[in-house]
Amino acid sequence: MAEVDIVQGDLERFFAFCRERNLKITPQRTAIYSLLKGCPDHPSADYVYRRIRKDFPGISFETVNRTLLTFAAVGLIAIVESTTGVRRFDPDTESHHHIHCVRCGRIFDFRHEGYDGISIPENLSEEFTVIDKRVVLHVICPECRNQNEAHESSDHAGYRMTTS
Amino acid sequence: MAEVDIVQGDLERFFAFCRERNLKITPQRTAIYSLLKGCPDHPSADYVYRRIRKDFPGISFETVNRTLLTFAAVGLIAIVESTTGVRRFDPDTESHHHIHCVRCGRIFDFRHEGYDGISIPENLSEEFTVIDKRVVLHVICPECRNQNEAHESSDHAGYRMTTS
DNA sequence: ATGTTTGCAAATAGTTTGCATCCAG
DNA sequence: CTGGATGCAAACTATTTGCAAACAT
Repeated sequence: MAEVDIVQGDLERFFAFCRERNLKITPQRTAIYSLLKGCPDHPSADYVYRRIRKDFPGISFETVNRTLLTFAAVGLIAIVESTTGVRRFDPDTESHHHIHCVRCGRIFDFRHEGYDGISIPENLSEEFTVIDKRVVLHVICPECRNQNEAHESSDHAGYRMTTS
Repeated sequence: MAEVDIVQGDLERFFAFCRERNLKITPQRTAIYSLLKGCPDHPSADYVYRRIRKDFPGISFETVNRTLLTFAAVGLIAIVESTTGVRRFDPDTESHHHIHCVRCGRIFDFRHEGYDGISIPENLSEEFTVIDKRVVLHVICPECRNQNEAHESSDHAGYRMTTS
């Protein structure tokens, strides 16, 4: 019976966010936020759902997924880049850096001298086998900033949110 | 009729890779590699498929997808992180850095003073609206290095390859 | 010749939507 | 009360697999 073990300040931040954005504070939302706060590994919607059912059997996957997207849309949580799911492929295996458009999903390469010198902290390179390293910038690209339409070459872009 | 406009050296690298890894050189594989080499935005399998059909109507999606995974498995191309598809959520909206295990898909946070000072190149911050920046390390985590089994808390981890 | 690759069909996996009901404010 | 949130069912989108035929070597 994993208890809600997040600190009080986190819950208050959650309540404040909800009030501010006119999101109703429901048991489901509270449970989802609390669970996520206690997860170190940036889980997927599916994983949150499977975990949360243990303490909250009635919840539906749709609620979990919509809630996470809503939270992300108001900035309460972030959506982070991952390498599973819809994969993207890069023919350039040399080291370089990436710009992600969070709206259309396209990823652009860039090179920048200032970033090439970054070295991996020693304690990390002992624990993990490091394959690659890069700087990732999350942006809104010019096309997406101008048009509110996704760019032609994007594939089924970003996420929709529940709130308007 | 988009021509195969990749440079000769790229094709030779491709042939060499195939020979080295005992991958047969087929028209499909050549076309897929050539297309990818000419794509600046790290397309998804679906996008590669839709594009390549224009010049190679007979090809199937399955071949495209398997081929890309095979290429990635032998290191000819890379799978890069993205924010679409199976999304991962992060309750920590403060700036920090990420470690991706490319095998189990889990993502860990880390903080490192040396990375916090990185600044965004001026020409980029003019063109793009930068929302976030971080260093991303691609690794094999200790659990995955030891066990050849995916870790319990991973959700449907990495990709399978065609070759053994 | 022969073992790999391909394409089909179908299964599996993950996400989103419409709508009626429910509940927080 | 009332509008936003939830849960269900079903649609949708994306990925993977088994297998027989086709092909590269």
